Amino acid sequence: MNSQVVTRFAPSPTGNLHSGSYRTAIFAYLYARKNKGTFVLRIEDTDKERSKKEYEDNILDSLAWLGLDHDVFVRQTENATRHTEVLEKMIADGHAYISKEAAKDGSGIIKEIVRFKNPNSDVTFHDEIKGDVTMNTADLGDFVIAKNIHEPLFHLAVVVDDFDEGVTHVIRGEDHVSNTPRQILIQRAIGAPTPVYAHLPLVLGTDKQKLSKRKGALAMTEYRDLGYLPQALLNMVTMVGWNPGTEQELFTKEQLIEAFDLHQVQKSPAVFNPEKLDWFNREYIKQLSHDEQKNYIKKYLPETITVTESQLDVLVPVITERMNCFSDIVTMASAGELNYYMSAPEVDLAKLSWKGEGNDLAKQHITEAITLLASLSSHEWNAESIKAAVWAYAETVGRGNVLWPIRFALSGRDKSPDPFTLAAILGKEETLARLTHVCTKI
RNA sequence: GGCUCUAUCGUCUAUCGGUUAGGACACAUCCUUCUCAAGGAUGGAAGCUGGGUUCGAUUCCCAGUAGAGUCACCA
Repeated sequence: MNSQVVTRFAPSPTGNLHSGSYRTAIFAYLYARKNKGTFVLRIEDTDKERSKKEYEDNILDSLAWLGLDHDVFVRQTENATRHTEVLEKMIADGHAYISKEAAKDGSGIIKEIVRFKNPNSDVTFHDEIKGDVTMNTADLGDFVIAKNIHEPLFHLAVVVDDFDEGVTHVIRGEDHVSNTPRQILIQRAIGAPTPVYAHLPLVLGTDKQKLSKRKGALAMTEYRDLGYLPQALLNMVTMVGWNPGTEQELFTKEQLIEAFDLHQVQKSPAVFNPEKLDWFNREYIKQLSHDEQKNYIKKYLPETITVTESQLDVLVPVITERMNCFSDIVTMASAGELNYYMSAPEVDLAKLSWKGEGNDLAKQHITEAITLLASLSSHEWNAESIKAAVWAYAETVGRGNVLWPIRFALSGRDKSPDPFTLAAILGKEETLARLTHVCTKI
């Protein structure tokens, strides 16, 4: 009786996909893949007022970008005929009835809503994560299952669709626990089997509240636009509320599928830590090839920053090493941290010498460096040989005494990459020009 | 408020009753070619409280407290 596993991710297209719903999708996905089962993506669009195509597109785009491929795609409204059929059968069987009531919007219109005939019993179900949960359904009353015979509501539609799609495992957020008993009641009424339930603890924001758009939860597409890598998001979000029981932190999607186990899912809600995401992202940026990093950088580099291809090649590791996500380039650029690669900086002569040694000495060191560097031919102008050229001198008179003035003369900044890298990016001519210019100003 | 669930470093977590309570992020200090970054090393940092059960509880049970979720003609 070990039938094929079918899981589903059933978002309503009433908002963008954020990390909370994304985590639900991941777990349902991983469980299906791990068990060689089927992963159904079902868009729950029965609420015509709130459902929007743009949100459905956002969910689809996000899932595709993040690599969660589905085997079956369905929109809930496509099953309307079947829902009506079930509703009619339930009424005929005495499990539901039509009730003429005034609309709740105060318009005074009398509507024919469908109510479920509640047997008012205790319902106990087993949850793979929470264990056994028992709830009394009496206080639910005869709850509404359809706005009218043609417009089913959530509880009815979910039960019918899960049944029809052969869903064996319902893996969803903890906010659905209290919905489960009434859905089980409907299952019993229509003769549908009860699937295995697994209710995931919620993902909370830094304020320890449930993630929501209002509280600043970012959509997955926003993370994408900020220059986060999908593999970082997958890894990070999976580790919120789940762990493999080992000390491994970095997982590919395949490793996640292999290692995933519903029983290692945490019971308590977890706070989403953006700093850890940054760490994951940095790890995955490091794993990118030079060309991949370069392409990302090109995408985010403001047009005001103009550098040649070969300059960019040297710049790629310098920049990637200093960022959490690729949009940090924009921040760096607007902070002026990229300007000195393109044009000579204003150099504050008061800060030119190392540890207040004085500009006379600084000038002496720079002059010596100019002589040493001038002897390098253009084709051996790279960070290694530049370093080799000045190193011996710097060793004899003090590294900082020589290196700081050179770096400062080239960048005009307290903080920057090392002088050798800087000189390599700037080229021989520009480097010597900047050094000479500073000397003349002293 | 009713109902349901939860409770280990600031955060994510490990621990199948006996551990110097481990790891990761973040943080601090030091080292590594001047600054920054990266890298390395070291360090500080936790069992909510009170009762039980037990030779022994972070671990099992109960209560309290705290937090979360949910109480729609939304999903």
